[in-house]
Amino acid sequence: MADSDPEQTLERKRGSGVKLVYDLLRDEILDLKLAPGSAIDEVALAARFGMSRTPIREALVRLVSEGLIETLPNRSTMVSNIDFLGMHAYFDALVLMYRVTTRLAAQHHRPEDLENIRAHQAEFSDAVRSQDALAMIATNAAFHSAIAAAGRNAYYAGFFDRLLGEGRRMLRLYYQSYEDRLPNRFVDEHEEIIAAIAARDVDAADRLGKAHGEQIVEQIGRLLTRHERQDIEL
Amino acid sequence: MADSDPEQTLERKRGSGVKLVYDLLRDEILDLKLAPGSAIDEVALAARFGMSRTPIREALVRLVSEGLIETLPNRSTMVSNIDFLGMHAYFDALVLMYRVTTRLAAQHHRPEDLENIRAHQAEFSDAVRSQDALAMIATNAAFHSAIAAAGRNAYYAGFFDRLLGEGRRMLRLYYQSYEDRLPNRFVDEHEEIIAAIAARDVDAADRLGKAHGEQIVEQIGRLLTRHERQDIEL
DNA sequence: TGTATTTTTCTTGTCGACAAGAAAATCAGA
DNA sequence: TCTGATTTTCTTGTCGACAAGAAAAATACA
Repeated sequence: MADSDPEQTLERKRGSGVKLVYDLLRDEILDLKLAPGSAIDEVALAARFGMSRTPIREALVRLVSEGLIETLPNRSTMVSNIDFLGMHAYFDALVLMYRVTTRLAAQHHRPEDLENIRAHQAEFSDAVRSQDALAMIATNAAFHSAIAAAGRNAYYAGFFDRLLGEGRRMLRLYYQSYEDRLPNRFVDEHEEIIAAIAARDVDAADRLGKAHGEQIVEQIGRLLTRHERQDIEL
Repeated sequence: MADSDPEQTLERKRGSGVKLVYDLLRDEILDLKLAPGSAIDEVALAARFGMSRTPIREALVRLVSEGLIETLPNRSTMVSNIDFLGMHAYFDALVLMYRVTTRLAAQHHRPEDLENIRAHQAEFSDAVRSQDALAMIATNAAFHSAIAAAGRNAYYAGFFDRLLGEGRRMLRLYYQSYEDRLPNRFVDEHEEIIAAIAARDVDAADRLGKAHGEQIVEQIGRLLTRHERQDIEL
């Protein structure tokens, strides 16, 4: 299936291969195009991208260090499974980072940050309108990432990006289960958050960030309990 | 200098090379044995460890993804500089994580966690007694990492470990400047934290974690302002 | 037929070599 | 002597090939 699609027969610039593979694999993993647990074959990837195994391997090492794929020594490498048991911990961290980054954005944002945030919100809104689930998820993450960037704390921003990435897989699961129908509510909540940031209202930003996070948590939580009833018994 | 010291002439198990190089380089960077900004030569490392450049390269990729080294494309790779300008953001994140992890440990710790934490505290205390600055720094980080582990939130724990790692370099700078004299106070504060965790006193844990963090921040802050007066003018 | 053992196959980990890109060194011209 | 172009050198990025480890397949034996 992959050999019929040589990703890029064009000449690539020296050093660009790793980034290309990394970005693409990362997106495919986060969009659930590569299912959790599915095997990753280095030689197949090398053939698909028309390059040797060395740059492929470096991209895989990066993905491993981000926890997106796992390797059994001397054996297989596969897409990491979503950690359902650690989900509670994940939501805790996510909500806290929603709060912290939104707060900081209200404090430290500059005019150009607001433009950037609004641009991402526009993209998100477009994605919602056109019912493009994958775009919705990606642009939503980008929106919140832009807020974190406006908060001017690289440590929080990096951590938050990581959480958002992991969350993209869960959100994908969520939307899939609802046949890609959309919660329009998110768009409105985003607007409120932007308003609070623009007004430099730290308390409102904190409160809205918390509410937004908890709302998502609650929705995904509903999905999971439903799934657990159907699939597994704990 | 390096070629006189072939790190390991023994046979290594297949797959162990990367971890060996990674662990050693990481420690050398965090202990400031490799100065920030100093160049890293792949072939020299390959010679030093008696292996080819491939596993060296994978270790370097991991270190890059952790932000400990940086690479200029097609040119040099070097140890990352300590981000003094972003220090304020760092301290914010560190104090918050001190609070959160200590809180969670008070809530969720199990008996074996306490044993583990106390063991690390004993090591830290030994290091303080024997005036071993490097050991103090490493065992201090391990102590707090153990607390985070007891909090049962892998996301916080991972983030915190990363912050503690970055902090090891600053602490090293700090102790160096005081000729490795020690703040005995840390030992006592650690004991208080342990007591609060053992008593499952969440509020006390939060407060002590915050105070402990801010105390360290203040000390390092003093060091930096002193340095800034001496070295650079901003 | 079922189980233990050997053989094969397949994937990963490592290696040595080569090519490209950039800096340093050399050289030419004024 | 200084400046600009050219050559050399040095480091990194990529490649193809080989070896080791483990699973799967095949074989032998009861």
